[in-house]
Amino acid sequence: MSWVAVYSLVKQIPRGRVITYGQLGKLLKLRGGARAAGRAMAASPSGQGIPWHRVIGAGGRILLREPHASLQQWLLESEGVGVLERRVDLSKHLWVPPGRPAAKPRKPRSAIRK
DNA sequence: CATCTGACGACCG
DNA sequence: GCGGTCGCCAGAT
Repeated sequence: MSWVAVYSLVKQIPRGRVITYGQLGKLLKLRGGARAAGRAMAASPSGQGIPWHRVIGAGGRILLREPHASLQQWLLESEGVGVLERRVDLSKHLWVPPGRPAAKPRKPRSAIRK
């Protein structure tokens, strides 16, 4: 599986908006669903303008571990996305590709994961 | 070839 | 809100 499509879509996310792994998996019809999206991002090449910090977990949760989580949070806040308790408000910042049915956000269990 | 390991997420009690 | 299970699957060991 090639992750190019994933990176290409992520690059289209405008400033101040985010997308979830689940959405990426579904929109691109990746075989492993959200997990596949996660793998793609984990292998994402750096220094190529890919706004990886705009990809978060279901419910708007930041799933990365330190120190990356802090960096991601900082990057998001620096572009106007409020992050509270490792979580962003999807109803305000969720990005849906043009011409696609809006996804309905689910409630996350909690903000901070182990 | 057999296992393990995740930048996941939906469900269940 | 919390903890646990299960489906998924590409690489690494």
